[in-house]
Amino acid sequence: MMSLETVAKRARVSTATVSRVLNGVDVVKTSTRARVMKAIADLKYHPNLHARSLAGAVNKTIGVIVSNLDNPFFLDVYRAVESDCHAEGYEVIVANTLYRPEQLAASVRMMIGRRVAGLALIVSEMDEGIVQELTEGQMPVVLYDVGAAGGHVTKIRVNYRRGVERVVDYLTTLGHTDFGVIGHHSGLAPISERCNAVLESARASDPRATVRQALDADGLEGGRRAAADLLSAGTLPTAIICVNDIMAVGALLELRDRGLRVPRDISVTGFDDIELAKFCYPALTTVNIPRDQVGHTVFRSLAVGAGAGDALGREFSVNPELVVRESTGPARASAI
Amino acid sequence: MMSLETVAKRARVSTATVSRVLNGVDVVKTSTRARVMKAIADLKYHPNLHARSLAGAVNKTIGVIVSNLDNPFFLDVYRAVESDCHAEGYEVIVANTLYRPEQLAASVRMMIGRRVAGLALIVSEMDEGIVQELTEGQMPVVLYDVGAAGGHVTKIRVNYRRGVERVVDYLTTLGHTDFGVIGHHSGLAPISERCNAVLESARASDPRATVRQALDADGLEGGRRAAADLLSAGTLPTAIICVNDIMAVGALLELRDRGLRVPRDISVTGFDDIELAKFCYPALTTVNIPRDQVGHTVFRSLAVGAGAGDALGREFSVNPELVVRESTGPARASAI
DNA sequence: TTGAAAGCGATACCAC
DNA sequence: GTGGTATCGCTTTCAA
Repeated sequence: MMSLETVAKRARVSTATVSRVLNGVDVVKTSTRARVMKAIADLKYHPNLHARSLAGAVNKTIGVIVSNLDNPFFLDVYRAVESDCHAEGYEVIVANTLYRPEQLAASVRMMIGRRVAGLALIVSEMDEGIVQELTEGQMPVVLYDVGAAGGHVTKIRVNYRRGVERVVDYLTTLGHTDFGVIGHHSGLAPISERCNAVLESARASDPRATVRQALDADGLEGGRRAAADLLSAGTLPTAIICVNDIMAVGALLELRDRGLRVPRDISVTGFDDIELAKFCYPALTTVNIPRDQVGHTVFRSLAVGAGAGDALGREFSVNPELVVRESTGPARASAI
Repeated sequence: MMSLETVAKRARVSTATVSRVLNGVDVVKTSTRARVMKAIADLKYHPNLHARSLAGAVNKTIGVIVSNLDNPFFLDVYRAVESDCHAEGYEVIVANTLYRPEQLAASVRMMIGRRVAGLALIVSEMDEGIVQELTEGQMPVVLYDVGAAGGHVTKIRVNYRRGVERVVDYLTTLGHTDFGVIGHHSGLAPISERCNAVLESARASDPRATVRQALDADGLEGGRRAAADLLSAGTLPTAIICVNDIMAVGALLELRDRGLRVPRDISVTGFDDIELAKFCYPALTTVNIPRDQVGHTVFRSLAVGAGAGDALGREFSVNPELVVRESTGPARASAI
């Protein structure tokens, strides 16, 4: 492989000068610079970034770890970060854990090993040990829905409970009292928080409210199976509240297959407001978490150089909002 | 920051020994190894990966550049690669270009700078100059639908034409002769190949066949607008062939909004067979490109160490297959 | 304006 | 088995 020295020789200058040209240090005489640039072009030389960061250049890459790029929620957050970063000359390196704690650990190790300028953990399978290690460390970190802010760690917390309350209140207004909840296992804090919130909100507005739960794998098929579960029980809920949109769409499919009409026979809600929610049939009533806001906060916390970095160490609260579409309607006596 | 030396001191050994422990070179006495491991744990030491690859350790990371992670096609390919890689201890670093040639160039530079073990370009905005530079270089490369195989470059080519022929043949069988094609601009070779193939196939089966084209941005909204375009013309096509599923779903939405029923009033087909195609309404008749096959080929070409690498330098042809679902039916006289 | 040389943090070869 | 050390490719003083 080629190195600075190869270029230096060809341009008849020292490696120091080539480095200066490469980094835009503008003390270099124009003619020299030209010679160097020509050499670089002729050789198709590409600086070794490993050597560069080893030598102590400011690291302009930030790491983002998400649970699952398939899930548009994570993808959208990632894209917001990426877009901000690229605008300021930062690189992003992303890892997805597929909800597996060991993969989370491996990804964190990799990010630390790569000495990223900052690391954002937007995952649901959060591990206490990792959070602690990160907190005790030095690296700027953004934690999503876990840990505590302060020093070099920013915390972004989403007020799920409020989001769920909005859904339940809205459904209650429509006369619903028999709810089904579709969630997924994996002892993810945010998810079970959503489930519990349904129970409590429902009971708060009507003590006789009924809440049944079905858990399955995350994803379309999981939603489908969970809906099937709910339907196989004796009486039907009048509204099904899903912990995320993907599962909700799965539920929608299952209901359609069984000849139930949404929202006439039964109402369905999602959570997250992914793009699909707008376009599925019927369009999904759901809760929006402003993902670009999350992404921007990540950037502002981690890109300490880029006039940003003011957000580091603070805590941000994100408030979900109800988005009413076509999958919800007035309650009617349970079918069947 | 901490280094090998810090660990070495604490464990009262040389850096060489620490390195041995780290890399599982098993000549180290058990007791020594234990001491070193304890020091590593105590210090929460993480090796600097930049230093490591600079020092010449085998690089176990491969780069994947895709056009758009939003597009499930690219995402699926990426995931297949990622899964294979992780299984063999490789890392993947992904970049997406958002179809922007300059971003492609930047991403390639970054990958080369990072000295990845191999690089896969699965993009539609392919740039001749980049392909050439890569071909002239040394790095193992996989090119998708462009360039030529040989030496250190693997080529994966998709037989789009055949895919399109299958669609057109099928529709012709159903009696369709008036086609609308929805595509997107960006002078992407594979895309225009699909458009042209429609024209030719259609004319081949019936010289009087009619083909109208509408181009818009890639994505749901683009598909929607393109469909609107097609509808605003005088006579309606009896079948709309879309260059990808996302645009097809957009078209479906527009048609529904306009009160047209699919497939009764008009048939619609997609291309790619993303998951959404299965679950949208009506489920989309489309063409499947075996994405995991693409991903596996990438891995087998690039992970030269892992018993793989046998695929490097070869050319692979991928044959799309027709997947008939509910969005297509017999032709009927144009509505309106 | 330019060059020489000291690191940065690992690996790996060569001795002991 | 273990330690010393040249080396990887670059950035960055310090002098010239």
